[in-house]
Amino acid sequence: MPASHPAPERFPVTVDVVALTVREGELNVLLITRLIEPFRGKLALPGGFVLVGEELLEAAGRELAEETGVENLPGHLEQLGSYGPKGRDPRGDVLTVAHLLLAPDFPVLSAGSDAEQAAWYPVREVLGGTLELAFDHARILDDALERAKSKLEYSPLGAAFCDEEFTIAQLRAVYEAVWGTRLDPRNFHRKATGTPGFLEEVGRMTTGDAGRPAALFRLAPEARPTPGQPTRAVLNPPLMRPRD
Amino acid sequence: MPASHPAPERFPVTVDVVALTVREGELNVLLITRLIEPFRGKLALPGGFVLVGEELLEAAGRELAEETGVENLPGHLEQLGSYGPKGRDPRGDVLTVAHLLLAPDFPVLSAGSDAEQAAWYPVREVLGGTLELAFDHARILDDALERAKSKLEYSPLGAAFCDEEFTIAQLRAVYEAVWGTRLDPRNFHRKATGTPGFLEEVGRMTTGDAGRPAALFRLAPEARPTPGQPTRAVLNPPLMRPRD
DNA sequence: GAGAGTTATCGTCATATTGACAATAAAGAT
DNA sequence: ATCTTTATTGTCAATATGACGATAACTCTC
Repeated sequence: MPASHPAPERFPVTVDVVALTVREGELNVLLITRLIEPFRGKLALPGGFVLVGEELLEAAGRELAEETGVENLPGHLEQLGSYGPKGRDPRGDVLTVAHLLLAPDFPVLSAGSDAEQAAWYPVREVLGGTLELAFDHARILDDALERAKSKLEYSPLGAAFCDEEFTIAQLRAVYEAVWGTRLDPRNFHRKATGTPGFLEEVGRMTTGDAGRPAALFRLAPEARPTPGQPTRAVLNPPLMRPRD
Repeated sequence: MPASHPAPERFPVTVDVVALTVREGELNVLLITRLIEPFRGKLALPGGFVLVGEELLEAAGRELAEETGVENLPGHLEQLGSYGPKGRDPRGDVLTVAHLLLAPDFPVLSAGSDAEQAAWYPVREVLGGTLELAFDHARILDDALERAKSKLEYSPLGAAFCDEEFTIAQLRAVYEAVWGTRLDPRNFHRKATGTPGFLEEVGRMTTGDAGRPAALFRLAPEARPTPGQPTRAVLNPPLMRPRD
């Protein structure tokens, strides 16, 4: 801090959220359509200004709830990183703290026609250039995808994409979608069920689907994210590793 | 963003830096002694306000340079995470973006008597409670240590603690200091030299030390951090893993 | 300058983990 | 019943890891 105590600059601070889910085997991201300039009509990450008295995570959760109309958001929310403040918004310097939500597929309530409509979009279409994002949100999305990939490798957070109870095949579908690879079902099963402190067998089976019924699992207690605790992200050894 | 366009709140934004190095086999952190309230006389992480027109990394580098008197900082600087804005500074809400510097041991130039003097302190003494940190800097340090540990596991950044050219034993000392474990010199040598794309043999040897001369290595080109590129942090498989 | 002390480096071996893939189990569909 | 589909258990070779023995190549001491 300079000794002469200049009045510190103040910046508008926003939170943005990269909400990821897996739908029909494909990784999707939650985007809103902007109704105002700049980037009117373009797609953008949900987010908004941090209010006085709020923590960053709180603000991210609030914005997401507001823009999706969903009260109790499922999944795992964590901070991703901060961007700016220079040159990311034509209106002036804005610092944004990006967040990452890994969640099971939840329905987005349609907002009134004057609200910015949030919806799931396949990540593939954004990366492929079919969809364009406002501001520096494409870069933030890139970083989020990178983070998500490594989270699966070293933490039990792949399960954050699943419902409370899930089958090994559903969990495998998450890994395949996030990593964009195929995984051998037999080796995946061995590793997932063989990793101490990861999964817990519920005791019941799926019914009604095609093929042999599958056993249901949930996250083991010691692997569940404890709010307040820094997400002990590192499983040793890595849970699984993307092939190629 | 709310539809009614309320004037967005603005926050003072600071950058803090957790600068780590290894001195005499022990992990050290760079701290300054505060000359003004609050926490006058207490130790704190170097840092200061982000100026208009600055990027976060720039600001962190500038503050560090100012407070150490060192122009061209060695090592690797990256963003760690953001904290606040609520309740971390008695004077009011301040958002801080913490950074992490992994650097070889460099001498801190002594500043004038009116400046906040920066110096290296053993991390052990901070964790042990001998030294107390201002604000929420103890928590930030904790997060930084966690990050540093996992960086060594999955990236070539252990070499950021070393000079341009180094021996395997020097590199091993880094791992041992950061992880707080002993590593088998023979197995470490095998893994470090056997990991493709990590090290490059310089061709020369050390001289003058006790014992057999050691071969000098440098980071392989493909492992060197490329500014602009998101630090591809993940080596597959993990470079090495802490024991216990 | 011979031996002692030190550090670097290479090698060996038992064990654990991984990747590839065969075989069997248990359902629904025809 | 038989076929199709998905789940789960095994097997086996290749690879990586942890624990150590054995040398190599210096400096230091006397």
